[in-house]
Amino acid sequence: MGTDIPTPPWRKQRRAGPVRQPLTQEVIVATAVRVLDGEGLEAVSMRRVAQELGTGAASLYAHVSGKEELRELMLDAVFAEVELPEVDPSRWQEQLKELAREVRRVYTSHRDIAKVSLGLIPTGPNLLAVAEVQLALMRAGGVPPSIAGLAVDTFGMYLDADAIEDTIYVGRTPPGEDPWEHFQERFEQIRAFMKALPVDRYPHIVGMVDDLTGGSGDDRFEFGLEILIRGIASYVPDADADP
Amino acid sequence: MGTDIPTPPWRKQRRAGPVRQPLTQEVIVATAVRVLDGEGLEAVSMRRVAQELGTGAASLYAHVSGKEELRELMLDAVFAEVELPEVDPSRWQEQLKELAREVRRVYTSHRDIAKVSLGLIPTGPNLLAVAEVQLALMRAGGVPPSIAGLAVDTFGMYLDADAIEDTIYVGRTPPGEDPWEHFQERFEQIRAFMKALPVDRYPHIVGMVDDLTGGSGDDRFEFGLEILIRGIASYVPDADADP
DNA sequence: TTTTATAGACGAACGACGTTCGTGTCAAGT
DNA sequence: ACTTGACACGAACGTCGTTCGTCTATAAAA
Repeated sequence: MGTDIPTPPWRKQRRAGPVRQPLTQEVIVATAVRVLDGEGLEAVSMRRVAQELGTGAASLYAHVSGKEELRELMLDAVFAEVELPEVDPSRWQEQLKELAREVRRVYTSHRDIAKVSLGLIPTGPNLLAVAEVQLALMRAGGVPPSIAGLAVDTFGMYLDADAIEDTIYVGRTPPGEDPWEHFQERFEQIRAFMKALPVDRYPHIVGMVDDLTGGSGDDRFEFGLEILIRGIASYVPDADADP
Repeated sequence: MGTDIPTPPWRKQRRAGPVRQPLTQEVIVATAVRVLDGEGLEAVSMRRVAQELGTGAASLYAHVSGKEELRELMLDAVFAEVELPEVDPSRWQEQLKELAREVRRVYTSHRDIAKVSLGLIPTGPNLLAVAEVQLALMRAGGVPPSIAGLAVDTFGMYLDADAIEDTIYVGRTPPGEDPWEHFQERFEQIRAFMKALPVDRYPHIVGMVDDLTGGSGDDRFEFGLEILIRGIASYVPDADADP
């Protein structure tokens, strides 16, 4: 072996701390989701994720092509939490509804992740799995293929849009404030604003403020869901749409 | 009058060019919409708009509170182009559809402006005007107030989501390339990708690639629109939903 | 008319962003 | 023992939204 001299002091220490867990795509995505849950989608920047990992932003680019890809990977990772049902043809409509509620549950438990989904053709394995079950359910219920093909699209659009709508003011709550309180405050402002509108120009809006602001998020979701399923079911040949 | 001496040369010229049109909120919003139409929503930055106006970004803040407000103002300005129908109670369903198509026309003629709308409670005069007509039509058709209140929300969500979905790849076309060509190319990639999927895991998707990618944007829109209107109409008491 | 007040325009600067480049370092292959 | 290649990472570039202090041109007051 060579002479065992001490490392020259001008050759600076290789590392301050111990070597972190080796960077992989999985830990990057998992960390990004953690930041998402804690601070919202806007806060998920390359730098922020890297910081959480104790490294620099540039290090991420070896495992992820960029921010866009990271966001898609986050979406797919989140969709892994969606519990998929065993297809029971006799309950296809109810199962479709349950699946929708399940997706909504996962969406709303991850802040504004739904923003990533809208305007994105699903390619991740978990996203595809959900689409697969949707198609299976509709085909089992006798929905024609062409209709089912359109319906998955519409279905996804609805889920995305609803989840985004749900997170409007939650996402904009200033840090440190109670999101629910902030939401209620804003909501009351909107009500007051609408009531103060000129009655001659907006008679229906002014007269229906309570109806417009009445329903909770769940009511709105169930309303649209009901309409959607009924509409899809109405395309099943030789069967009554509504019981 | 004072002595007509020439301006001292050390007092530098007040202005290089002639005085621009005085900055107002209107011209700022109009300019922003122009940038939107030409380069997409992403390109609409404070600096970019200011540059177009021949000034600096800071100058805009005297007329607009920030980027968020500018985007809302842009949305409302665009909605001014929506032509509103005279309410004819006997044709309320058809008129609701026509209104939806009209909104879609305006949306798609302004790139990805729809992204601004989703997750935003409408407060601008033109946005409210559209909501007002929607409510008027539904009430004229006998839709109960509580249902109509929910439906405007769902209706808006649908229009927003559809418009966004429409502009996925158009918005991401690299500058200088033909958007349509780029779209077709991407579309073919997706088809090939889906066909190459493992059949045992995604049997329906693989078997229905043509159905999933078959419908045009217009088909998808009309499909969802039909379902939506039918669903709303089904809540009209003492009347058959479908003729 | 002269002075003062004020609204608005604007350059510079701050901090944060996504991404690229060049360099450094370690471990496996030869 | 030497080479090679993958990857970590600091620094830098150009962009973003927004704020600050200053300056000017006009309107109001004297």
